[in-house]
Amino acid sequence: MILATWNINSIRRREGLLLDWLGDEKPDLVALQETKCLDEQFPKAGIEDLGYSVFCHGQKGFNGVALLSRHRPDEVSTGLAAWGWESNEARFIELLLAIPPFESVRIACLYAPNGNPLPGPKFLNKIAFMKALHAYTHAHLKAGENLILLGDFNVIPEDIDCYDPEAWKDDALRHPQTLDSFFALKNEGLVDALAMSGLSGSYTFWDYQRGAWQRNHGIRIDHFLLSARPADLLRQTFIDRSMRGAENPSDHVPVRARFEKFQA
DNA sequence: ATGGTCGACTCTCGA
Repeated sequence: MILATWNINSIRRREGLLLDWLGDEKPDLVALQETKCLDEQFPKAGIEDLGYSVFCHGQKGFNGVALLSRHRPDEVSTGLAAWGWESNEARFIELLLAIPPFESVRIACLYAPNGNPLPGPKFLNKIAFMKALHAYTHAHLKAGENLILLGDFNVIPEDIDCYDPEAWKDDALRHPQTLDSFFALKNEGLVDALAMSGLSGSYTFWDYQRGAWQRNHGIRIDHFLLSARPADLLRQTFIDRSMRGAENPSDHVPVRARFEKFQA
């Protein structure tokens, strides 16, 4: 089983790149963020032709998340309103899969608010989103579920996860309250799969500005958080840096994880 | 000393 997450920065602008990548890598499930379109504008046909079911939750122009799955889910739902984050922003979609050895595994795709500028309503929205994600995680883990959180958390977990910690120290992605919310979530019992695989300090995002890619001025903000049983089956993680060098790239690259004994 | 980029949409904001 191969799972992936990719902040694609407009699905319509990046459709060709996504289709080529899906054809090459054939992941079982992909979590996409910043699709930036209404559901009726989402280019589903080419993705479906490659064998995926497409579940999208978008809005006009901004945000937007989607899950692409080769396996038919039992349930799909959107938003975190039930967990205290009431918002019109399209930032959360999840599904349940029944794939051995799991009777059920819950896989969520999230796009956390950036939170800048700080302080202000955007930062409060970021913290409120993280609190709701924490409540959601707490409840599902307490119920004994298998849980995988995929997405753009807009959190730089450690100093090593950014090129210049000094430049980021007052940013919402490194603010102490942001870090508290991320580690409180993780300490519910989730494993940071990239960190566990020795990929702390490997970046997943490089800004379009200031030659950030050419200078390798990146940050690690796209994460895989796994509950205990999926973490036991994790075999390999990979940050596909080559995609940042593609023609018309997203500013984020895809992150993949391979699991063993986790087959439909 | 400092500018440099994209994407969606409108004449500007969000990242």
